Amino acid sequence: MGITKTEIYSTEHNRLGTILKVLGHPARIAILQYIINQKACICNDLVEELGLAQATISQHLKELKNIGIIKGSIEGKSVCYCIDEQVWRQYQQDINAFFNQEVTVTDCC
Amino acid sequence: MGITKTEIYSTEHNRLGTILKVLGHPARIAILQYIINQKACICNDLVEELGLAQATISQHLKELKNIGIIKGSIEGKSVCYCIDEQVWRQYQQDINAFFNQEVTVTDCC
DNA sequence: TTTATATATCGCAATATTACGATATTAAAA
DNA sequence: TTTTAATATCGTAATATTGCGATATATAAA
Repeated sequence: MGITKTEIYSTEHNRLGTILKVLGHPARIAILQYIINQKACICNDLVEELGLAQATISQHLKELKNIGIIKGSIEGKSVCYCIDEQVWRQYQQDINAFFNQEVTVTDCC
Repeated sequence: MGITKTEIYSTEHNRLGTILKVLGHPARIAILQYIINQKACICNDLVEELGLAQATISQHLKELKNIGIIKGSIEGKSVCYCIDEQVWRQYQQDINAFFNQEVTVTDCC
């Protein structure tokens, strides 16, 4: 099959699943970290910074844009990417809500 | 290709990527949430709870076990799964360390 | 011992992802 | 206007993931 049966899960679980899936790749983590470190926006520095082809970087950026966590604005002939702080904080909350749950275990294990 | 070039990323980014990738599927989020809700361990209730085939649930459980976030212990003819609290807290920290970074944006955007 | 139940694993089909070269597209620079 | 540089998109190959039926395995129950 290869296709996720999204219709059987709650909206919240699908949402969280999608976000974490996009974040679940070292290139995209590295891209986000680089954008955060540079504070300002960047563009094709990423191609040199990570060792991936330009097409590949562009594709990863597209996925990050799809979930809204970054946004790009045209800056001459290059594009300036940066974190969307509002979306970032929203996802931060969503992920914290899941991970900061009280987890207790009874009997076995 | 279809294969991630792990050798070009830092250990930390690979680690975080792997964890988030496993968590990045609604079935696995739902499984974790169910295990947390039931506090104690569960087994094949999941097959009825979610609407997936037994083989599919078993496979998702295996991936969760692979990253150590759950552990199972044999309980008669069934298996009792529960959160590994220590690993959970470790991942909680790792994810928080990434997400609770101060994110600021300069100029453009 | 035979049967039933719970899980794991295998093998497979359908689809998704990763990566990249080649090729647009767009805007600055010459 | 031509050239150059930065991105995006297309097409494609290699590989991974999702899901499931069939089957193995192991233990309790009859």
